[in-house]
Amino acid sequence: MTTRTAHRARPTMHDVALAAGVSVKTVSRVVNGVDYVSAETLQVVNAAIDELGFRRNEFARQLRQGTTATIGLVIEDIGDPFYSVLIRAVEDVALARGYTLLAASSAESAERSRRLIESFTSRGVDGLIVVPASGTDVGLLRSEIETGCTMVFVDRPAPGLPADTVLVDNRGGAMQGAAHLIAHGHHRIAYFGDDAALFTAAERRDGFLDAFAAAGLDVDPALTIMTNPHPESSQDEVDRVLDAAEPPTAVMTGNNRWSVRALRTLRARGLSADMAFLGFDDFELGDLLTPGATVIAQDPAAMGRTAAELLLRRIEGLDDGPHQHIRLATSLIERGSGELPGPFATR
Amino acid sequence: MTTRTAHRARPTMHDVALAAGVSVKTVSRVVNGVDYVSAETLQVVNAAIDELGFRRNEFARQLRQGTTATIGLVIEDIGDPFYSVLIRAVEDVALARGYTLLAASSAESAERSRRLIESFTSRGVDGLIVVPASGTDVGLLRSEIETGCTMVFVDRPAPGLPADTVLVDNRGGAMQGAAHLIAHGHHRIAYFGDDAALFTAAERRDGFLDAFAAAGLDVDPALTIMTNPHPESSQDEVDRVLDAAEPPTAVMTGNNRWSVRALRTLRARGLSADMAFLGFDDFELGDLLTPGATVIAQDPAAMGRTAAELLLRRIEGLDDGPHQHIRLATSLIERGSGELPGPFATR
DNA sequence: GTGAAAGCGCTAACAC
DNA sequence: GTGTTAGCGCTTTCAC
Repeated sequence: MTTRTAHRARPTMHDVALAAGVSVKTVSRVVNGVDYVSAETLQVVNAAIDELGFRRNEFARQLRQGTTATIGLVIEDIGDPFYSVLIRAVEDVALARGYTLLAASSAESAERSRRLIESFTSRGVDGLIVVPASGTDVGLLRSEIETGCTMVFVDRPAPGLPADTVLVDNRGGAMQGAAHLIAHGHHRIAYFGDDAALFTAAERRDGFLDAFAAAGLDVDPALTIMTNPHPESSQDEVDRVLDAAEPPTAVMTGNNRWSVRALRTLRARGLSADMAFLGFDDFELGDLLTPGATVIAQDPAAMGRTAAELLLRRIEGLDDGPHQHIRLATSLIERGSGELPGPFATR
Repeated sequence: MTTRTAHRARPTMHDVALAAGVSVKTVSRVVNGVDYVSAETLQVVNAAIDELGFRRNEFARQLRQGTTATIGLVIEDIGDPFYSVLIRAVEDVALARGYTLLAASSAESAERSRRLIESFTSRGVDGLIVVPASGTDVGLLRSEIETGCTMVFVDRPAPGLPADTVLVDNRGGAMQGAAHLIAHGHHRIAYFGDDAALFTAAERRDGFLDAFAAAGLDVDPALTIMTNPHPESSQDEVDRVLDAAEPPTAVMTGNNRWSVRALRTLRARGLSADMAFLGFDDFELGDLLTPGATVIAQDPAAMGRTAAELLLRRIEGLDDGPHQHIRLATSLIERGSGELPGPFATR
């Protein structure tokens, strides 16, 4: 049997006023804690509020006041640990400053991204933190900025738009990583990165190339794969790289999803202890693998915090200086896999 | 130098109507795609909309219509992979059905949880999916349910409240896990779980005890720790358990944060290949450890999907049957660590 | 210290 | 096909 509760309608200020025998305005004063209200009235009104379970209707307030104290965040995938940590950092900053955060995943779909941005702006967000997807409609972003929605772009830039950006030193970090492998004697390094159309993927690959150039070495393009790590379809390509006539002695990856995939493949081939490995972006338990996974670590929490603080300062008018383009540093964490001599070293 | 864009105010339907030379109502018709509008008028209005960058004000619409097509989700920590996957599943269901999702972390704070729930309900969410924190105000939840906010509780129940719940078979899963270790010859098993005040933590510990009872074995309470895995402060306790006069031959954990902590400790002690390990809740890369981590896996995506579908069916009146209390099954994944004979086995 | 009236931007109801 | 009026629940303005 169902035990359906009788639903009384959500009470309004009008209901509270009626119950307390005062005017709507007085209830408003009590709810907002402004102006003076006699102790007695306060008591009566508060009793009525508790009694009825009154909760102020935010729409009505925001409609009238025109302010929402809300910011939006559009990232690629909440389920990705990199982004989930970033979100949590944004959330903490927002909540501490009294803002509500609306967060959603674009799922790498330009269409879904557009829907989310429209949904957020039509909900009157004061500002938006966006990880622009490759197909994101720049015109839409520009239009929203022009109609007063402050924006901060994270992880990837939105060229030409008047907004702050918070990026990672992808190129420098990747160069440092590749140089580390080269310094350990690796001249043939497989590189598995995401689709080169992605800003971060391209930057990291460039950093990889920089290291070879700096060392005066040639890169074998046959050892590089630039594609989305999700589909298992590219396993053929991975196998082809590892089975090359002159195979790589090390593997470097451009993001943590590729890292997981590459490590699984090495493991399946029994190469974990031989093939050197270095991944861009840290991942939990990287330290517990055998050997530990050497990585170029980003700091997603710092990215989120930085972006949120920048955005709120803009929104609150505390900062009206030129737009900032911040590059956060990466750090090399040596855990063993990147320090291996490779399968063909003389041991 | 700053390049501040001139901000024109966000245009309203009134502005569009003026620009197009029609009435506000006609603009409304075009925006909502209802009723017939002449092709010519449609053209003119749409042109004005694009020209001005008009975006319908959701507050006003929702205020008038009384419906929001929004649901809220209050979990503990977006940064926790278990929850982030759950969120993503809820998000996908919500978006597919045309709902906007508001998601936020309670950060295990009853106060923050209360703020979030009030914030969501005062934004008129049609329903709420909640992972109730230990200190969550049941009175508040009841009051919100009574005023028409449909709720579904996930991961932990909210006893006595008229709502659906989606839980995991914590006790059965933990019992299966412990029985698995016992079957591999372990009679002294350390158990590291979260604070027993947490519903899931208590259920899993009970399942652990069940397995011992079923096997006719005694449990040494000195080998059990029930506390939040976060603070490094309890490392003393962990060490004491592992250094007991008669030490455990296996370690079982009650959640993935304890798993990580326990595995780090075993690794630091050089025990990874000797001490059997079994964790409740799977984690990424568990398969890549040496040996692979044997776990009792939950399916957070299924939990999120199930909860979201239940909630939307209620909201849309497709289901007005009795409240359901769903228990999702767990699955034992053998990867090696749970099948070790333990450090004192004769080899 | 408290109340009455107007209006935020939109849509429901009903004219025309 | 299109326009007019009223009102959602709240805050602002101004009167008492």
